[in-house]
Amino acid sequence: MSKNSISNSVIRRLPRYHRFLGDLEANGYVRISSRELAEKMGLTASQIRQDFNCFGEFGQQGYGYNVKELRGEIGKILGLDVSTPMILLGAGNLGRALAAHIDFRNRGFELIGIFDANPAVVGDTIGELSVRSVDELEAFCTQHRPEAAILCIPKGEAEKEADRLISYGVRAFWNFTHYDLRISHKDVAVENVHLGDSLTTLSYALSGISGKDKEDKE
Amino acid sequence: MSKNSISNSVIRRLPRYHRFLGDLEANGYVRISSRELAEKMGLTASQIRQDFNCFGEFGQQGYGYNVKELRGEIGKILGLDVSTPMILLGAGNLGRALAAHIDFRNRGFELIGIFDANPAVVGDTIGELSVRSVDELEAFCTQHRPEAAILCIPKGEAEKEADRLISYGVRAFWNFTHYDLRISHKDVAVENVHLGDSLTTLSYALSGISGKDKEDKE
DNA sequence: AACACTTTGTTTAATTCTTGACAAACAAGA
DNA sequence: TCTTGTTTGTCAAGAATTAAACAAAGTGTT
Repeated sequence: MSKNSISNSVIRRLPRYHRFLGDLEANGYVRISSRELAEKMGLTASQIRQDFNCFGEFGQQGYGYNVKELRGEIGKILGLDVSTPMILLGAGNLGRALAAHIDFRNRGFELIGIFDANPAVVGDTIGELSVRSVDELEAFCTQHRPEAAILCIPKGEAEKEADRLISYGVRAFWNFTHYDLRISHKDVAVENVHLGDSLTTLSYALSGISGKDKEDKE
Repeated sequence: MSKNSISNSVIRRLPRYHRFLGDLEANGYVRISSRELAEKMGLTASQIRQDFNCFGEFGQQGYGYNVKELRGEIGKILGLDVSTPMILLGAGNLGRALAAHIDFRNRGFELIGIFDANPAVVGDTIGELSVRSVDELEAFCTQHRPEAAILCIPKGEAEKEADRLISYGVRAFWNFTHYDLRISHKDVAVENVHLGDSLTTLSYALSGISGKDKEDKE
């Protein structure tokens, strides 16, 4: 009941709130008002109050919100108070970048294994992990029980590998494949990331900039 | 007038339509109905018809939509019929991965230069480009006039470098910095990508999966 | 302690987005 | 050519989202 009542639009904003509050905390902020936060984030104060109200009353009239407490609360909603073991499939450019670049710990995950099908990269060290062969995947999953996986593999293998991982007990996919993963299982979470779509959005925004297009008379 | 009338929600869906139509075309589809496309994309047929109608009547009753024609039209809306010169700042893990992984041509851009502040990586070859020193940035921009830039640099430098690039004529930023770039210039487009937020969203989704949480009685 | 000021939580209103419904238009086969 | 079936474009109803408004509660200063 607690979670189901929070609308999707609110959920989509929560990671950003969490991030901003983290920055504020790092900068020594102890309290913040909805008005000031709205200013910083480019939202309305009304929306912020309404959002935070979805999961309890954390503010205090005349004072505002306690940054640390509020951040912790949002973190709990987002499930960041647990650490889910995660593996990476595909140690190509993108896989390596994610393994090195992402702060898994602060996002509720821990990267415990990296796998690749290419024998040439098996054995490479990335961060503190060395790349294993996909042949070891089943044995590894049986032993270490990862619950989440990052997919940085070719488009054509996404569905097959996802199904395999599900059979090994994986429940969440962070999918960077050029393919929209849609799992029939309703107990499996998927986050499809399409960097190409993001760049396309930038193209649209750029094309609308004044002076860019000839037919921008209207 | 043409563009301003398209709502934001529709725009956000356009890149995905474009991608799906590309896949369909590659698979030999010549025509498709809103009903069938809705099925494939997990949307309602009504929404698809309404979306496509925002920018003209491309369908035909009793027939559906011509895949190639529709895709081309959406591409035009998205500005994919031009090729905007783009540079990359930061040749670390993530920068390299993007340079290698993204199909710039089909997203309306062309990557023409890569820059890094670290002398150790200057001279490295990535794809067909070699990494240049940031010292050459101004001269390069004066000569080649890039209009867009990817930022894969440390958080603290994002704002400063963005301002510098704007003064060199850059009008669009694809920002992977852990920082929400907000440009006062209204003639500058920004697409902030926060992979960490995306992973956080997955954490939330996973935490809501049945059997995962103890307190999921309700 | 009293007063002026700030800020929340909540209600209500406005706006935006999505879905359902259906007539008009076309396709395809007899 | 006529008839049946399909599918669009569009309108209108229904949801969902966002913004505005305000009383109640607390702060901080004198």
